[in-house]
Amino acid sequence: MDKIDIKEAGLKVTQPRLKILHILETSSQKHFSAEELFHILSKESAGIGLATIYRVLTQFETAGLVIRHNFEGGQAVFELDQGEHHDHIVDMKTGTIIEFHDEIIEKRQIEIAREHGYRLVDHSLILYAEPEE
Amino acid sequence: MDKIDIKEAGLKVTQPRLKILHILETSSQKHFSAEELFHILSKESAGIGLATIYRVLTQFETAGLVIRHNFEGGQAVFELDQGEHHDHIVDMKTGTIIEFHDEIIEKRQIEIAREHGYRLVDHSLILYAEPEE
DNA sequence: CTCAGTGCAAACTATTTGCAGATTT
DNA sequence: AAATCTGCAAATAGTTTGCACTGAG
Repeated sequence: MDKIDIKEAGLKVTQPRLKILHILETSSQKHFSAEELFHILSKESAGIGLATIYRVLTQFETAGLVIRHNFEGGQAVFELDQGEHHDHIVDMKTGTIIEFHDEIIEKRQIEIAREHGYRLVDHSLILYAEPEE
Repeated sequence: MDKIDIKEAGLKVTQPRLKILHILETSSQKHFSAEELFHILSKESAGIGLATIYRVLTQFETAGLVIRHNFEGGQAVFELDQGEHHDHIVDMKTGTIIEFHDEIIEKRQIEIAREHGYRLVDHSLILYAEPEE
């Protein structure tokens, strides 16, 4: 439940936080920029400012509720952290984002880091692709 | 030779372009932000403005001379495009950038895109890692 | 001599921050 | 009531652009 997540993050359960989390949880779309959330909430006349959205998303990110991605195109994109890690395919025609998870690549990354004397902490893999024919 | 590359890109051979390309070609460091180049050139009293550096790098990118990366940390980073594609490990302690190329991952990416009905056009893979113990 | 290129300052985009008033606990 | 939170406007960081002047061909 939304409220519990927010409380566990050590944050007060406020309208802006509930509404933002609700959108992230219930939309068919899973990836949102701060501005997209702002527009959605503006339509609802929620009276929530863009600065608040950025603040809340950053707090959610710190709390591990949300993941921030830096795809091409300037704006950061946020999605709910639902535990299972995945990477992304960006459809260059439509902008659609597809998630995938591949064990072969995951394992290989760890090995590569190790081969260079490192311990893999995090990674970012984005495939930019076009629909076939 | 620098001049030839610049001409082939359909650009005039100017001091700023020569100097920027020269740094990219001859430095041991391979990845530079626009600001880093600006500081290097400022020390040489080259009188080259930051705006010019951005313009030149963007032109070089369009011409395929240079690749732009968006690592974490706001600033874009540029490196000479020397043909052989590679990905990067970012040392989170020092900021050092290590290049690697892995056929297993390269092939797998193409397969994954295809499995989802796409043709892979480009990708971005960055490993964030810490030195072992 | 012509047109592309440049420096500078101003504009822009994405994001962050200061502060006074509004909300949560 | 105390502390956190929010909206708004102003500040910032990175990058781009307009314009009059400079320099390459």
